[in-house]
Amino acid sequence: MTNKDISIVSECSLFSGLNDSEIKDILDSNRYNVKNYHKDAILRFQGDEYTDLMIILDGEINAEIHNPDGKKITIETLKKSDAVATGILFASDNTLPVTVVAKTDIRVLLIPKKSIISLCQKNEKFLLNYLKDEGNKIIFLAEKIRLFKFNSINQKIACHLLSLSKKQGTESIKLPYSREQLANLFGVARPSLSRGFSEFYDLGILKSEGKIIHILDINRIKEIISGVE
Amino acid sequence: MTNKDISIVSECSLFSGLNDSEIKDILDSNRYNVKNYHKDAILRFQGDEYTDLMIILDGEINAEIHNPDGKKITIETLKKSDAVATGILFASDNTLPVTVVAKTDIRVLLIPKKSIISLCQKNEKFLLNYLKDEGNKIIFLAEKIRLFKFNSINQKIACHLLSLSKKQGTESIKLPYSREQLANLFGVARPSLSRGFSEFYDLGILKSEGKIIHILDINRIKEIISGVE
DNA sequence: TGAATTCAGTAACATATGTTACAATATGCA
DNA sequence: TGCATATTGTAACATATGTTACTGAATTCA
Repeated sequence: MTNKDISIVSECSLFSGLNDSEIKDILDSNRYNVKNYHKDAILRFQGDEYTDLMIILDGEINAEIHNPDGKKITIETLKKSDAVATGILFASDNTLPVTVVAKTDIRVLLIPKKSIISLCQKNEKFLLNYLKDEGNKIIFLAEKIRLFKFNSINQKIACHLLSLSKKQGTESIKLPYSREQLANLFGVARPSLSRGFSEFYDLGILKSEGKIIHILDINRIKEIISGVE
Repeated sequence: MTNKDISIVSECSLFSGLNDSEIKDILDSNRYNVKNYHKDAILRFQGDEYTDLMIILDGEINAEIHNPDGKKITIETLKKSDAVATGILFASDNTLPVTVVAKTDIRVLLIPKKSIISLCQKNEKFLLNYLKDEGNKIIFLAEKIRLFKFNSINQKIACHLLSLSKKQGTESIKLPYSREQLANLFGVARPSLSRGFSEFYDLGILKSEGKIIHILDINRIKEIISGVE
């Protein structure tokens, strides 16, 4: 494993607090594997057994829920240095509830469950990181449920843009994905999402310029999120 | 802590594989607390910090997501010997994503986070149990999302009755809660749920007898679940 | 037992979102 | 550059679910 890769792994939240040489030791003393996949490859199907922890060395993946008639919702996007499905590794039924798809060409590190267990036992920091990661995922999913059940499409748009605006530090937001991908992220139909955006344009709340969305009336955005008619 | 309570705790999945005397030692060597609440008491609000692991010694609680205008969905019901919100204890933001409500009079055991951490380090079985519990919760929530987004009300009914039927080992199912509670569990409006049941009665698929629901045509139930029109 | 309260079914109606299909752009590739 | 493809917006329509309000049945409790 190259130093470059070690430094990618060291950015993974599971290894936070560990320095590069500790990580090198850990990896050297355990079996691991590196694999490559092309864009759009399906790494794992929903229902597949999950036996090796996957850490992304390069590229991006989506965790998606598919239903038989071709609809899908994107649960989350993971990128370089993220660990995939930490929770499933230890569940009673270690079968993936999501399909894992390569959004770009990717390279992943695979570490067998056994090694992860011994790592948890030997290294207190790792253990706490692992528990934290699972806890975060639970909160993330609970929030997702709240968003899905209690927010209208327009509220989802408002909510999402506001958070992107904060993250990017500007009210002219660069959308990092297509409207179709956004629709999947919201779990709604694309034309329905488009309709929502159009309503905002008509009301003078948003202005579209390709992948750039300008927030013209951020107060109205905040009102919409909190349910003001 | 009485022997009775020890044996309740020993039924908790976190302690599986540990015998009563080990559990007694663990509890004796750590600080803990027992608290009582009346039916309908709110034990914790969504947004409250979660600092002590809660284990139910007696009674039942609901974990619910509330929205500002009084709607709610019940995420899960926990009963005697269940641990509450294991994941949140270790999340970066240890703030509850759900409101915890007493369904009946209850008695709970509270164990500080610190003790849980040291327990995870000292006892491998406990650690694996803990990781397993969090993993299970993640799968549970992912399934919940699938159910919410991809299943119609009638599919939810069919799906739920089929699983109750399997659990109870009969096609005459005793519904353990009111229709209103079921509607909250499904995250739908009560009259919409009623409409769904009525359609099944009209089609001769179900028959209602108070809290007992008879499945008259289990094949049709299975078809509906798998999306046959 | 009877009154009060909760629960469940129903109907008419409102509304949000999905569906389909098409046209207009934008994008990428030869 | 220009063609092919993917992306986006739009409109008309279908549909599932929510809302409200009412009734009758069941349950609780005094």
